[in-house]
This record gives sequence, C-alpha cells and structure tokens, in this order.
Amino acid sequence: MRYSEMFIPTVREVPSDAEIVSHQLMIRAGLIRKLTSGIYSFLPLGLKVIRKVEQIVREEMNRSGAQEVFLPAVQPAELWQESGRWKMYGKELLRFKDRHNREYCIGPTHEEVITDLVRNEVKTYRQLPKNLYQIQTKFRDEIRPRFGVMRCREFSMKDAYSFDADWEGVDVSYQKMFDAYSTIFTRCGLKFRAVEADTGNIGGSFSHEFMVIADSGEDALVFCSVCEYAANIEKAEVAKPEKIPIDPAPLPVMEIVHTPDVRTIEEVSAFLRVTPQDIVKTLVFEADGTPVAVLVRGDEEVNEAKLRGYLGCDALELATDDTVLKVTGSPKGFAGPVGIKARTIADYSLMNRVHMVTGANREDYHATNVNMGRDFTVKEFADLRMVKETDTCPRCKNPLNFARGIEVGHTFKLGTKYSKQMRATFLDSNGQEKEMVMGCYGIGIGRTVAACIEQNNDTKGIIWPMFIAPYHVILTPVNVKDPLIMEAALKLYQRLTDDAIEVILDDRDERAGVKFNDADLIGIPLRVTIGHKRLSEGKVELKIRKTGEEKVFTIEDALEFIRRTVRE
RNA sequence: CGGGGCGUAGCGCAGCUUGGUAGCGCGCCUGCUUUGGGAGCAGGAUGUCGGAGGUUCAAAUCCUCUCGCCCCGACCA
Repeated sequence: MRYSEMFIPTVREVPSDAEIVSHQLMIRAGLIRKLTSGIYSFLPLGLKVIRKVEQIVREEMNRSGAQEVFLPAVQPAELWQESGRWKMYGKELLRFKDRHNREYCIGPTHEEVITDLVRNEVKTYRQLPKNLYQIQTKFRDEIRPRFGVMRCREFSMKDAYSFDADWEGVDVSYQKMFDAYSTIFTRCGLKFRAVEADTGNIGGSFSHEFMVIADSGEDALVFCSVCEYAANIEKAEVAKPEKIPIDPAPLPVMEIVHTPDVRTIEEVSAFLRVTPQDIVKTLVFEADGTPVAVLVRGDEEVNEAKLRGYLGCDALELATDDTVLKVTGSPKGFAGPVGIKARTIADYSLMNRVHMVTGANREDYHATNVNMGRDFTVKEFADLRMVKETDTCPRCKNPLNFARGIEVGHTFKLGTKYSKQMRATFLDSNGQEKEMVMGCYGIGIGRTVAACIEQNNDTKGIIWPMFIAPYHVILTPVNVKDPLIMEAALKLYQRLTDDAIEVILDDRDERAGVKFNDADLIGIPLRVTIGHKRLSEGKVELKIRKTGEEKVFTIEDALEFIRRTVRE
C-alpha cells in the first residue's frame, strides 16, 4: 500500500504515561490508541499484526482438531448463578441490567456459555470428544489496568474448551492443546516457557501458563537449571525435608519473656538477639470465614496460593484484628502456636527446628525455648512457603533459576467442576449417565503482540519477526520528485505485490531521514532504499531491520532475496 | 479501596506560590529554499485553562464539590 494513503499516526516523543517499551512503542508506531482506562482502539497497523497472530492461532487450533465457534459477549446472570460464579467472581465481572431489569454480564470468559451449549446438544459418548474455540472480545473490570494492552479491561482472547468422556480423554485433549500452544508461540517468534501454574478462580486440577520471558513481566517464574521443572512462583514447590527424630526432653524449658512493643520478626530478633530462623512466624488467616493458624520459619514467607490450594477454600485472607484477638487472646504481633485456638498448620521449614522463639499469645510477651512435641503439637505439616533463591529444584535438587514472564496462554484441566455444577452429562456405552470431563485453554491475542514487542525492539523501534510483521517490506524512494526513482520504486512495488509479498511504498514527500525513522519505528523487517546513487548503477539498497545489515542488489537480485527471506 | 500525582492548543509542557494581556516546543497551514537518518527562513491558524458552584471589581491562578487519567499498594484465568 502507499504510505501516503495509509493511517499510521507515528509519534516522535515517548508517551509520558506508558511505562514499558511495548506500550510506548505500540503508541509511537501507531498501532493503538487509548479510548479510556484499559480500553484501546487498534489502528490499521496494529490490527494487521493482531490478524496475523489470530491466523496462526486458527491454523494451529484447526490442525489440532478444534472447531471454531462464536459465542455471545453478553451473558445472562442465570448461567453464572448456576455455576456459582455470579457470587464468586467479584467486581471484575462487569454486570448490568437490561430494560426489563434482567441481569447480565459481559463475558470475562465463557465456561458457562459453552457448557450450556454442549450440555444441550451432546447426549452420548459417541459425540465426544469435542473441542470448541473462539476468538472474541472479553471484558474484565480490572482494578488497575496498566501497561497498555498488556493488562487492559477489554481485550481479545482465543478460548478453547474441550469435552471428553473420561479422564484419559481429557489428558489427550490437554496434550493436544499444550502442543498446539507450543507451536503457536514458536511461530509468533517468541521465547517462551510453559510453567506449572495455580488454577485460581477458574478452578480445576492442573494447569500450565505459557510465559514469554521478559523482565517487564508481571509474573515471577522458577525453573530448574537441569531438569524440565518450571513453575509460577505462586505454585513452585519446596521439597519436603527429611525428618530428624528429636527428643525434646533434655532441652531447656520454655520461658515467657517480656517483650514490650516488640512485634515484627526484625524487632523480635533484635530484641532477643536471635536470628529470624529461630523464630516461628504465626499468621492467622480466615479461610471461608474459619480461622486457621499458619506457622512458618521467621525468615520465610507464606505463599497464599499454596495455602488456598492446601485448604481447598475459596476465600482466603489475613484475619482481622478481632479474629486474631479471639484466637490468640492478644493483639497482632504476639501470636504463637502454644495454646492457640485454631486449626494449626506448620510449614515444612519448621520440621526440624528446636528451642524456637514464638509469640506468647499475650500482649508484650514472647516465648523462648519452645519445642514442638513438648510445648505444642502440630498435626499438619505442609509445603506452604514461597520458594527463594537458595532453594533447590523440588524434583532433582539442582539449582533453580528465577525469571519474570508475561502470561500469554493458560491451559487448565478443569475436570468436572462445571459439568457437575451445570449438569453437563452424557450416556456412556453402558447407558450410565456421566459428567463430561472438561479442559479450557486461553491465549491473550493483544498481550501476545505486546509480549512480542517486549522481546523484539531496539532504541529505534519495533523489530517484527517476519511471521507476524504487518508488512514484509517497505520501499523507500529517497526523493519522490525524481521520476527515475519513482518509476523504479513503482516497478518494484508491482513485482512484489504480484508475488503476494506485503509491501508499503513510502511515497510521502518527506525527507529521507523522516522515512527511515518511521520505517525503523514501525519495525518492517526489510527496507529497500531507492536513491539516485545506486539507481544509476541499476541497483538498490536493502536493509535488514533486525541486524542492521545493508546489502546492495540489482533489482532482480533484490526481488529474489526478498522472496526467499519472506518465505523462510 | 488506601496513599501520591496530573488535567492549560492535536501532542509534550510552562504559567498557579503573590488573582489583572494565556504562553513555549513539536505538529498543522501558506510560500520560498532544501532533499540518503526526524531541514532552514518567513508568514499563519488553533484554547469553553476537565466540569459545576463559590469568593472577588476581576479567577487558569483562591475555596468547595465533581469527573477523568496516571503512579505505588492491595487484587487478578
């Protein structure tokens, strides 16, 4: 297309409210514009990239045997009440009423709708398995949208849902999606990693996140330096230590010490001259309204996602001051396991500790020489803490690496959570009614584009991988008023277009510098400069955006080179 | 929701403390020159100073309310 006719509003200055490169560059290169908080318009160049990613997604989904559908964005409250998520989902679910005062929401995800569809149509095991997907606009009323299209409220997502007759079936469906995702992100030119993940409020038993490795990523990841183990930090396991038998009898007896106004781990360790490792951190949580005390070594942090998983609860938060008072008999800062009135779970980090320091469950007092099995007993031990740099791989004990990542895809083995709740059943070969076993699989389209920019840019702008570049080539006639130059440019343009190569002809009456800078900014992989110097020898210059490499070609050789490079 | 910041020309900002002519850079328009890495000169257009109310002879500036946006935190498939 001719640049002069296109709508590519580039901007020279870095937008002041854009924090990360991809957001800055998407605005600067004229891919997106913000309408309102967390809601963006895609401009022609941005849309072209989106369509390319969608195309790759469609091809791979279809190849895996999934079929495309298109579900409604507006969904009735009844379905969400049926699944139980009308209450569970919270404020992120955008709800509204129609003129008849009936309640609706704008779909943040489509488990309810798809389950409803499938339960109405699928009656027998002969119709299974099925995998249906769509690419659709979702809305999640994020508390704080940020980073442009990376974390916005309205966004496009590919979501797929698999329905199987049994657990062996869902394993197959899940693996197909996992493989399709790997292919998709590879084709998008991304460096990514699939990690084990927490299932959050979607639920289910098993899940992977596809993470694009980037320092600006919002998630922290852990992966083994040797084996295949990789996990979101929320999920990352800590190996259970060996139990060493300890006879507490000969140890010094527990003492109650006056510790006025000494509450935090730092204060206690300074006041009593002990290390944080000697202290037991006692945290009181409320899990679905019931108080639970969690014990962890003073230098460790409780991982709430793990705790939620262990307890199998929906709502989990740190207890209020009132609850702490009720459970411990003292204000916050003096809780301890001795005599606490709540279910008590200890992290593995306390397993072999002796003569510990704990809160005394009495204001301004701590206890020392506290020993498990003598001064208090713990029935439950579990892995509840955050991993840290000094931990080793839970599978093979080799060192762990830490990185940050952008979640571009998420796969869940849902099991029967929705089919049970919404009675999506079928008759098996014995005539028995059974619940379908489901999986669900998402890819954030816009986020994938942003992540790609995050990984492929330099000080001049975006560097698109060829597969998702909005155009393959940009032709830059240095002076549009020179008839010879324009003639050559138009001829090249025609030849390339005939070969189905996507090309921009920068026919703007601008100085060469302006054109070069725009070409670099919008990141077109190949640029052909047509100027009088080379043209007088029948040649043109070809510059590769990624490497900065410049080649001088005859027009025929340039055509050949472009064809080859684009097809690779 | 808590803490902080910002709304002035299309964009980026100054002016506000101490009330009195609304300004700068970029962009835009016209003309001439220039034409291989964001040109030069000359001329020009553009504002409900986010909105409402108040104080005042007079408000971008002071006061009250309100809306929007951004950052940090909590939150989050």
